[in-house]
Amino acid sequence: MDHHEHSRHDGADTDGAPLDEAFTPRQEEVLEAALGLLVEGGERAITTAGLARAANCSKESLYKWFGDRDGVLAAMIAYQASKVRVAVGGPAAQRPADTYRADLEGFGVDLLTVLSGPASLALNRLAIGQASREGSRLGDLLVARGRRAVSTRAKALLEAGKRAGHLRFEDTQDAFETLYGLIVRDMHVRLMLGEHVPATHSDQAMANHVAGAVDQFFRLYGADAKP
Amino acid sequence: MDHHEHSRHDGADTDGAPLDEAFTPRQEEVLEAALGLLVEGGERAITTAGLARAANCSKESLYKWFGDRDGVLAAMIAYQASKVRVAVGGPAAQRPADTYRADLEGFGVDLLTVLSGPASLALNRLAIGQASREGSRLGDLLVARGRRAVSTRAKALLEAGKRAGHLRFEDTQDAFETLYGLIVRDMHVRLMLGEHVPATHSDQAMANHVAGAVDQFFRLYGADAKP
DNA sequence: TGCGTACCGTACCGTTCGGTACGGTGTCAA
DNA sequence: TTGACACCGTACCGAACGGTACGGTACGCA
Repeated sequence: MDHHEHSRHDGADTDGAPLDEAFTPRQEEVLEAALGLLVEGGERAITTAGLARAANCSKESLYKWFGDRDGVLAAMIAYQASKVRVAVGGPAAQRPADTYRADLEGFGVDLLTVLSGPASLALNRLAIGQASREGSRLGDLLVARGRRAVSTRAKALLEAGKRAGHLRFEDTQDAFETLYGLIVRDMHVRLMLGEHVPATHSDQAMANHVAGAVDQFFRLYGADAKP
Repeated sequence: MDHHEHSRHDGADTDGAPLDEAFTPRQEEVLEAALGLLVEGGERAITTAGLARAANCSKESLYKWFGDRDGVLAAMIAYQASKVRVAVGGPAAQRPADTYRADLEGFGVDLLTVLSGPASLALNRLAIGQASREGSRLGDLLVARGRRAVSTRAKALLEAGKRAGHLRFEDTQDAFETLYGLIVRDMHVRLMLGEHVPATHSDQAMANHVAGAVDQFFRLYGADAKP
């Protein structure tokens, strides 16, 4: 069925991904077109005929490659997640306090940038819209593929800061979720609802907000914080 | 099916709601049935024929009352929001520190309870799924109807705490959003994606989490916090 | 008694969409 | 040249859905 012979495996994928069905270049083109349709018109814009027309392929090929329409949606999420295979943190070397703070702020800006991106918003809207349907694992797929990446990167960053003496905490997961809450607040939901969120519009506003959030985070988890 | 008594215009609605189309008891029954369909099967379960069958009404009446299918969806959000017309905070009397802290925790528990409720999740999923369609104001409707209530209640609570000397902050909106982030984190999104979130399952777990979040909030905005 | 109103249940129509089938084209290998 | 293969474009089908129309029924009112 899936002959992944000429899939040039970019990036070191050594952490044993669960179901890594590599897509052929042609399939990636089709999925890219599907992403475009989704971003522009939402889930209802992803019709088999419309996608075939937009991608210059036949409906027969769609069903051969992805099984059915739900397979196309799942493949879109898997494909998009494979694109965001970010470098999972640096070597976590010892860094002075101010540069480590900049690292945290960089993570926060990256996080907000990803979350407010049109593709991410469209995929999240898709998965949430499908979450009610029983037997739909798009939500799990999205959280497994997308969130895991940012989570591992952030937790590595936090533990590096702990080892370097910049931070003090017991539960890494708890510290990460607090940082997430301080940075994102309810912006993600409001963005998905279509609202304008000023703090995500300009890089300047985003940097200002993240700086404040990281400041609060240090007051809660800094090495010189109260127990 | 529970037809709670037709309480038209309960609560003092003095803040000039934009479009407050009161529904007749029969219409509320239909909207209640629509809510049930939505919670169980998502947006696709709301078909005109299916709703008419579930509510024992005719399609003709649906179109007479709500205009078209989108009108039904909008009416569902307006109706649900009208049900959650919570008492907008107490008299904000001077309260000692420990009881004020309990007030904040009560707000947090209420917030998490509402957000994790099946009806709220279904409505939010609906609004988010429709947010991509141009000219759909369901998201605005939801945020205007639902979020405004919790926001005003929380901000009144925060300013009361400030006047009582328990809190110190400049920007009320900013303080509220920080509190929201500390309490909710990314649970709302994860719940909407269909994930299991332990902190929302038992009242005990919820209370524990909220207590920790309020603790963090006091360390950031308490009267004895650093500048 | 008759009439208007509001409503229910059903039948109907046009459209859209998921999914399948078929003919035609380019390519590679023997 | 011949065949196998992968693919495109189009046509087609059945089902589901939004929306409309019509007949029938209960109730209030003059």
